[in-house]
Amino acid sequence: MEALLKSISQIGYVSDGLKLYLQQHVKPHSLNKTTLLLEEGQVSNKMYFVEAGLLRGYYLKDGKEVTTWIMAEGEVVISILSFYTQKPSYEYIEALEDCRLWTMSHDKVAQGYELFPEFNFIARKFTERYYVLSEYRSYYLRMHSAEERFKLLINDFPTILARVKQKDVASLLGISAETLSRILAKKL
Amino acid sequence: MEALLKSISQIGYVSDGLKLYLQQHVKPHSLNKTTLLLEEGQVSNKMYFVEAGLLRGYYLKDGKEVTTWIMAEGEVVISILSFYTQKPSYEYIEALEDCRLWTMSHDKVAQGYELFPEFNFIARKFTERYYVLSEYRSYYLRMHSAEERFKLLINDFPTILARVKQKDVASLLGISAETLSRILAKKL
DNA sequence: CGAAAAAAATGATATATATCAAGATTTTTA
DNA sequence: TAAAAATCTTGATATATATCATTTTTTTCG
Repeated sequence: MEALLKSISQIGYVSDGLKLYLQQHVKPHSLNKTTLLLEEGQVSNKMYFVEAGLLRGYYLKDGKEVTTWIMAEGEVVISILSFYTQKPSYEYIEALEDCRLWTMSHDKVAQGYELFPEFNFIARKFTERYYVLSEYRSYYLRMHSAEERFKLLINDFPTILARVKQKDVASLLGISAETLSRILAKKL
Repeated sequence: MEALLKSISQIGYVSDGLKLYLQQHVKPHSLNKTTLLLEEGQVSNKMYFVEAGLLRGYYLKDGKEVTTWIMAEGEVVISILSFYTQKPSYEYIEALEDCRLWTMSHDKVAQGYELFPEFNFIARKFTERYYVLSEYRSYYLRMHSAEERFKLLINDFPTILARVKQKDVASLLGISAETLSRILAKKL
């Protein structure tokens, strides 16, 4: 919980009231590798802070998994579309490693916004940060070749190949597993 | 200005102070078709509300324009990456029609957040809405064929082909102008 | 631990879409 | 309003990457 509070107070002022509110409503949540945190059709009604572990978001396209993000410790994880709209998700969220998470319900988050104006400041900053990240990813996916995208990913997350299956990395890059295998073969 | 204030107060509570602040710092800005509102290398330091007209955002890839969004009246326009990070943009923003805009500087927006806590509530909501929109676009771009993407676009924005050059629509869909021309030829 | 399952590598082939080219149409502008 | 520029159309061809198939390697789990 300390990691979360620290991460939050680096963004903006946290009143004692908000701190107490968070301590009351943020709950620990552990889950094992391969467990699904969210499935297609469910409404994502929880926000997660990753204290330890690794998660991925993916959709099914013609029965095949398409990974769209991978988040590690220190990050906040939600299903953007489902959490913000409170409509059923078409995204799955899966633990790629055993995870130690902190979670807060959508209701409690919303109530926090009403009770503590400064929580909106912090959430705005957070949302902007993730929005920027997401835009940057889209931009990169669109403007660069498979190989360049791979290089950027390795730069941003050097240990990804050690922690994530190659086929999921390929999917995240928007390419087939075979294509990534060939890119890697070339490097040697 | 009324359209903007109305749009804002539909999202959340606007105090008299905030209203006055907006009236003081939101300035009208007109620009003609083909004018650039932002160029690569510049820092995007203004937020725009579109009262009338149409704008597009694009990048240059190997000297060619890649359109990533098109926004019409009622929408808020910024260069996500440059505005939020206050770093030089690699995006261009161009008026596709004569436009009547309302604009507020990054500084005044930031000051507004400090002075009026409720402004954060509104901005958070706005950011979430655009983030969702952007995610949905990425999702659709990734999960569907060129033709399906075209159908969705026409559904969301039926008059787009009347208002936007076909090559820009093609670019927005992530396909070549020739491919869109062929999709259209099939429909008849 | 060892069998079964999953993932990765690698070669052959297929395919959606890009690129190139050249003429027809529309828009711009002097 | 006519000439020039830009856009759109249509056909031929090229290409990056997907898909399919097979073998090798790694991981899982009873």
